[in-house]
Amino acid sequence: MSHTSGIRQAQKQRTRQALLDAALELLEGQSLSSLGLREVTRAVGIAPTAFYRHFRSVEDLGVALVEEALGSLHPMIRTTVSPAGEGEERIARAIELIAGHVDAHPAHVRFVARERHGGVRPVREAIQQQLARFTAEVGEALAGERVGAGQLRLTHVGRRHWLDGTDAAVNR
Amino acid sequence: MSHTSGIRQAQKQRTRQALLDAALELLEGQSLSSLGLREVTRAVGIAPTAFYRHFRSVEDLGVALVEEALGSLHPMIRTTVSPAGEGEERIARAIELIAGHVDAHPAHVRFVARERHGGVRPVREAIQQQLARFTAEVGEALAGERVGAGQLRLTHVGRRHWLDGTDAAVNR
DNA sequence: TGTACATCAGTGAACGCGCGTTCACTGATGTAC
DNA sequence: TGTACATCAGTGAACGCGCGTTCACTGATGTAC
Repeated sequence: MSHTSGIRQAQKQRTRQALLDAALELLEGQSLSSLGLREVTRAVGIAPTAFYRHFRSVEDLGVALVEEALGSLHPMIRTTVSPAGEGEERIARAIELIAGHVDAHPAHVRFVARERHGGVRPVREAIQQQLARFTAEVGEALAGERVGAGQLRLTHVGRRHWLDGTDAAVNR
Repeated sequence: MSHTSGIRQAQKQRTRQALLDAALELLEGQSLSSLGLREVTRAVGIAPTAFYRHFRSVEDLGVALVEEALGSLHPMIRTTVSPAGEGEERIARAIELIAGHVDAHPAHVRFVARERHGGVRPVREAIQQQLARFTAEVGEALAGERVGAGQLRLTHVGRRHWLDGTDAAVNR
């Protein structure tokens, strides 16, 4: 492990980020299954072969984009939904948090919404996994306390899911 | 122009429809820009070259799919929204009509929603054109009569658009 | 600090492959008499 | 109804091209002494 400069590491990190950024932009107008490796490297300005220094494949890059799109939400969700407060208000806070995320990162959200039912299995699975984590985390955070009058119940509230059009169920 | 049998025409029509159906199914998991001509003909069971007897390109097939997805709505809209009746109720009828269409043809709707902002220009433009026609038709149908207390006004009602997430404005 | 060796992000040639597209063809269907 | 010719949906070989991927390489950065 390096302890000092890391110029090389920093440059590598920058190139990797450039690949992710270029891919995300190219994905505004197409699905991951039609995104070419050469297309991405061309946009970044490196040789096609250099791609493999950062990702094993375009699918792998897709999985990294899923992490980039949804990964940061986990700690935010936990700190937002955990603190005490009236139940309804905590849910409102969580929804506001997600709405803010959607507004701040529209391209990422569009990518996830598209690829959630897209043709690339590893990416689909990565998204499923992230969403399952959210479900588990919110459930744990809310289940961590007893509500005065009774116990928590999983209730259908008729809200539309923020990623597609399917109905969602939330703890209330 | 043939007047009797038309066996040949009927068979051609069936093959064309098979291409459209196969394409639509393949498009459930990918965007049009990644759909291959050979992929479609393989699914139908004909030689790749036969594709050109029906469409000039995959883009052309995409435009045909747009027509298939939205074309039938025009006469339905006109007959639904035109008859007299209380304003609110006519709008409710129109919304119900569209909801029924969405339920009846989910794959077509998903295709249109996806390709509306997809990477294939002619398809994007075909969709835009269809939607513009809807706007014009509904506008004409409603403007065709004077409402008692005043005149029609284009008002924002905060509804979410049925195809994506953008706000829509309707006449009420 | 200087020197000698190790690491490794990025390169460029080369490959095999499936793609879209063309072309001359075949044989069932359609038409004229 | 036959017969002779026209049409045309579907075929299969062939093409040029860009793709993903491999490989040995280069030279800047990192490390040991």
